[in-house]
Amino acid sequence: MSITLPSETVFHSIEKAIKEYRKFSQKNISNQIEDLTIDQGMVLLFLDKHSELTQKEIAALVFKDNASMTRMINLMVNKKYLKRSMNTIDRRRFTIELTAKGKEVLETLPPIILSNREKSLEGISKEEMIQLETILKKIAANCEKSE
Amino acid sequence: MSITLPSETVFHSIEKAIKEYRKFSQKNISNQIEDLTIDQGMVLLFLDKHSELTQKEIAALVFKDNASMTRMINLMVNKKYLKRSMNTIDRRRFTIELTAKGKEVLETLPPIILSNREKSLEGISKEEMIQLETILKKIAANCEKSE
DNA sequence: CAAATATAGTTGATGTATCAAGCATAAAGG
DNA sequence: CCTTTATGCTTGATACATCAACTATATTTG
Repeated sequence: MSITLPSETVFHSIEKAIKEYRKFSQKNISNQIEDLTIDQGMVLLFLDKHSELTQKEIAALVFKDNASMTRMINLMVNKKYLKRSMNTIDRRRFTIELTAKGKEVLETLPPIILSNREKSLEGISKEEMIQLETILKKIAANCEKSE
Repeated sequence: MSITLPSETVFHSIEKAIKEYRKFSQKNISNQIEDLTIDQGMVLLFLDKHSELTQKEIAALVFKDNASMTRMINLMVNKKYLKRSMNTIDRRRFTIELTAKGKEVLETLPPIILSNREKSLEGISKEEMIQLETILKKIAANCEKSE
């Protein structure tokens, strides 16, 4: 049976785009911030805007599972970016807060991320962006619906 | 500094699309083939068409590093999908061949993959596909050039 | 040709991801 | 109420990824 090789499909291009973006982005973050991964940076951004998020919700936002998120947050607590405390209303949950160090990173990080996004999307029109979003969402929806 | 949350960006959509596709694809493969990952399947497809590929070249095609590829091929040799033998012309290299079992998988796998691609791209026009490819390649190129 | 450099691949250390099982708490249903 | 079920999170086992250091062979170059 003849089949187009994976490297010739759009899935290859999708994977390539996101991997290159991640590499590029990580490099620019590491240039200015010691010891912070993209994913950790994203967690900081989310918690800054939505302090009430559960670990599970954060996990979903950065495409990880609960176990990974537990370990990731432990790490970030050890590195003094986050503080974890018991939630008094629902004692199964934790309240996760940014520390001073975490807040400090949020001074430096956003400009870097904005610049990463800008540079990586250079030469792509508003209309193309909409098309891109639309098509990608169709693909995700197609894959999800058959579950 | 105010910044659009990562979950609202196109990068989130890219990541979501490829992750859903992978999950969907793996599920359909696992339904019919015991103990084969998408990546292993792709390696089989590549080797079938290009038997002369080096481990390094295969690694690049599936976005892995050399060390991962060494281990992945070891695994596939242990599972009897592949056979590794010394390359007589360049003795640093290996010649990697499909075994009978590997070839057998190639009877079953391509139709599954074709169906996965078709279903996940349902409702997306030829023109949209071209747009998608074009934009994704721009993003990858933008990220790569700053290296 | 010998020394320097490049290439293909492996290995060990370490980090991260994933799954299944488990614990504690909360919510729902008889 | 009290049992059952659901939820939030953690842990251990295991797999996989990544980096740097290494071996072996090939190629280049003075």
